[in-house]
Amino acid sequence: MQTTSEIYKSLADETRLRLLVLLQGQAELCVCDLMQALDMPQSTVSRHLAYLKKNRWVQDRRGGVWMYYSLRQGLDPFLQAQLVLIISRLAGTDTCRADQERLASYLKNKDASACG
Amino acid sequence: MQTTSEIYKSLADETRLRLLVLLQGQAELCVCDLMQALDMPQSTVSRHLAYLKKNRWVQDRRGGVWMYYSLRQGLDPFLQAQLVLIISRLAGTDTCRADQERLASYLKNKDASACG
DNA sequence: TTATTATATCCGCCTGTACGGATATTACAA
DNA sequence: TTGTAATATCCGTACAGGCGGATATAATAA
Repeated sequence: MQTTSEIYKSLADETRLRLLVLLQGQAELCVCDLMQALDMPQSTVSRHLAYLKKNRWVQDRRGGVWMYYSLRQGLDPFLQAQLVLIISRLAGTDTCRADQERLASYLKNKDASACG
Repeated sequence: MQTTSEIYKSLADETRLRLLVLLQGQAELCVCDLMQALDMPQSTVSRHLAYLKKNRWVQDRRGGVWMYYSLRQGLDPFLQAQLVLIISRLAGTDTCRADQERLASYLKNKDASACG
């Protein structure tokens, strides 16, 4: 059981907020997708995903070599309410728009090379 | 203009959450009231109040020697939404209940000695 | 097996911030 | 003025957690 301040700590980092916004728009994404979208090193992205998982924001699923992350099914109501607020506040932001664009262009190439 | 992660940082501390819950129930409280309610040293309480003020959660008003703190008028909609979630999640908590009781008993004595 | 790819974790470094006693500031009363 | 009470700020200490390169682990292909 997480305390309220722990939940808020899990949101008190811009990178994690960007990850949540990215995951909200897609069914599943693997770490390499998210690295490209955020333009950040693998260890940084992986660490933040582990943090989000520990705080019950996301779930993961192994698919071969890839780890697919997605928003957790049956999100705690408090977390769900936070997510709504985050999306409505950040989704239109320059930063998040840029994230989405990098993601989209990466996914396009990935599909083209039959790698997903 | 505060970033979203800055707002979440301002909530990522149990003491500050307790302060918000206390202030929500009362029109105005001074630092010594809040010290008693939280049972914490003056410097700690004052520092957290300054943090909350910097992040636009509270306003203060000098009344003689006392500084009266209250929730800010015209709270930013995002902060207002957070406050609603915080109250509904914490107001019934053992910790917050105890805070309220310490506050109530302190205010009673204070009134009795005609000090407020 | 061995090599390769994707990911997780380790590590040292560094910044932010919590703590609370001590001190400075402010307002008022004598 | 001087003293006192309320509050803000300073200060040294401690710790959480961010960073990202390096390394370990896991799965697959050769």
